[in-house]
Amino acid sequence: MTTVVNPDGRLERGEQTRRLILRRAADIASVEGLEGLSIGRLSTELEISKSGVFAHFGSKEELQLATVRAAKKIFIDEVITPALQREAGLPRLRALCEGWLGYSEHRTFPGGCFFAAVQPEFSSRPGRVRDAVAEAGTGWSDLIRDQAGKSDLDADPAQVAFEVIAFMEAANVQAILHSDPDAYDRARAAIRARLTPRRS
Amino acid sequence: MTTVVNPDGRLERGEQTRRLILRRAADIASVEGLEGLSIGRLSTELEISKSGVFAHFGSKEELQLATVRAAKKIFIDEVITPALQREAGLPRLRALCEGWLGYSEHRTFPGGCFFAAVQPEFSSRPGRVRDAVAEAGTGWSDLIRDQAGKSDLDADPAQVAFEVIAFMEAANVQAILHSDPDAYDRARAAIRARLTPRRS
DNA sequence: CAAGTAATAGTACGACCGTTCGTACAGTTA
DNA sequence: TAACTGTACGAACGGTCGTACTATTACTTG
Repeated sequence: MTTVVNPDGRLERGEQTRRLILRRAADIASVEGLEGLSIGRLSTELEISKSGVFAHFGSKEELQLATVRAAKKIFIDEVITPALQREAGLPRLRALCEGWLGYSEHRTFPGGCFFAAVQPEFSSRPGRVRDAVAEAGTGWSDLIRDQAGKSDLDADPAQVAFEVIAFMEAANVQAILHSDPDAYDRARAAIRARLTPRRS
Repeated sequence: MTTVVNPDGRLERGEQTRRLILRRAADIASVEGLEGLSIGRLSTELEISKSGVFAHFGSKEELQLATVRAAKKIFIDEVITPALQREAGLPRLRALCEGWLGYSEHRTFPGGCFFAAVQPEFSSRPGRVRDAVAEAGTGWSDLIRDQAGKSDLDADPAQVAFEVIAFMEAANVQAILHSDPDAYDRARAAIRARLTPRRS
């Protein structure tokens, strides 16, 4: 069984290339989708033999699942963890939204948000990959909803979550498809208005 | 040169199967994407030879472009044309939104909105197909914006268009990916609030 | 240094991809 | 009847896909 780290704390060789593969896989999938992601292309770009890449995962589906997990980890590190520094409620909610917009805007993944690219692709396609993608979306949505619930907003938290997530995803696709960075400004304006506390 | 219709007004044989192919192609693409759409699958499902299907278009890219045009036509017939019956401004704008939600909700295309499925797929992928998809999106967005401009709303029409489109697309993906029809209710509530005229 | 194991490379496979070609047949026009 | 056009067919091409094996290298450990 692989133990990921050596006694001295260094990453094992296999784990290192595995991460290399998954980082690239997430980048490719954000552009071409998880189906468009191919083992052959991955091996060519990384200059690793096709069988070498394949051996790490054993099947395409496992590669896709591992890619989703890797992307989720990157998303958490870049968007969620920093926002957790802020106090719960409105400040954290605003930080989550701004973090997300930054994450999309400066292209952590070359195709914009990994999940925005992959959710529509698998929305009508049963299977484990779809379930993993959907679950990631639920987690994000729940986090937003919970913070909305701790804010002083005169609206159903689930409704608030639906709306701000809608703004963010719309900005992502608009900015990329139409090369229109102004979409982020529109999203920011919409979110600011939506996250203004009730006038007391 | 093909003339599409016979002297007596009937469709030519080729045009008839061409339409059959494109209708099915749009259905498939709404689920699998325009890249996932394959000539082989199309020919199997329609029980037409692969070369027979291919001959109608000459290339995969042309098939994709024709599919986008066909989907656009269906979209116009189902969403836009009915709304044009209503007077310009807020009534037409509301009718467009409600028409769109119905079109997504009762699955005119099995994968939900054709364009919502296909826009993310091509957003980071240059080429003629991407341009056609983007142009369709622009047309829809412009239509919404123009009607918002003719309404008595205290906001930039482009901003209103951004927001209501965001709600609709979010409802579409949420409803399908999470099998959650309540998403349409959230979108309706959000749109209703957004399209309430300024209190004078 | 030797043994053993983990990681990568090499090779081959069957399936499907988009595409090309030659052909068959129906319907129209001359 | 003869020529031509539109339409669809079947077979085959080179290429890529995911996957299955075996061989070879690199590293760890005794």
